[in-house]
Amino acid sequence: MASMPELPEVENVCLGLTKTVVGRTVTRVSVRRADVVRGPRKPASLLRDRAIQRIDRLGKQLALVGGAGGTGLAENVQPCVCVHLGMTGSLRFHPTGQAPKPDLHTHIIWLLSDGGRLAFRDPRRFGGLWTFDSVDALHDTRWSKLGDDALTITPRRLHAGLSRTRRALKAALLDQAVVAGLGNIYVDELLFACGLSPLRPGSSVSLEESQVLVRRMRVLLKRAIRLGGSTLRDYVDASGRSGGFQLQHTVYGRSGLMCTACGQELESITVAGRTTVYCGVCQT
DNA sequence: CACCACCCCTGGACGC
DNA sequence: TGCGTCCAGGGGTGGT
Repeated sequence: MASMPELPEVENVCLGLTKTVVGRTVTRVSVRRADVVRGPRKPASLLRDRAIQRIDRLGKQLALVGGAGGTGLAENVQPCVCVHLGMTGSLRFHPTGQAPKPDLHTHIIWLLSDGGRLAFRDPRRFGGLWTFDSVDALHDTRWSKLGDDALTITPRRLHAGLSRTRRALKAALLDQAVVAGLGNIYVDELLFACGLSPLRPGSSVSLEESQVLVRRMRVLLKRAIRLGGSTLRDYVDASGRSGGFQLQHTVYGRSGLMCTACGQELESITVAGRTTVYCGVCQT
């Protein structure tokens, strides 16, 4: 059980960074572990000498978007760094005078114009950074493989994604090409909220059921965002704060405990290689 | 294309 | 107390 930053956690990091690092200029980048960075390694790739113009999010991925630099035409493009937190990654802002302590797992540190720092830390290194020469390049390559964001996907689009697969519903919802942002925690919570079995074939889900899925997905994710996400062990937001939604999990991590709806003991199985907890009575 | 097994990696839990 | 073993898990890759 690590941290598993899913959409609500990543959204909180995004909101935090938007309030702290956006508008500041990167004066220096310290790459302590080069292999966490993929993509072009040009000087501007990690936003050196660029202002951080905004933070974008799609599903569980973030992008630090740099301002157009220089005066030459070739430089008049916004470079960006896509950040994936993986299992144990964090992206934290450390204000002036509060530099992060030297740490084996802090791989990248951006020094900002006012002396503040942005640090990417990831003990397990399932996460990483991908650099792009432009936001378009990110959208045309890496992000083009992702489905619609879980907060904005329409029932029709979700239904289209589910209906073309015979995989288990749980596996399909975890597939970021079907819908971007859900992970093991929120898929289990969502399926319980909808009364749907994780083992149902994706293609058996009707448009009406997709409407329920989308409605409950938005409610679930927005509530989790409001509570700061779920912290199981590692997750903290850009300011180092833990989340509170883990206290409201109904099935995740509650194997063997009573179903909050019917009192039946919750079951734990493996679906798509992931631990899956559900109520055999309420979810069909 | 759809699907799956495999791999990456570390630290916490557990048994002795 | 310390050590070995098991396990979690997102997603990239390569094989069927």
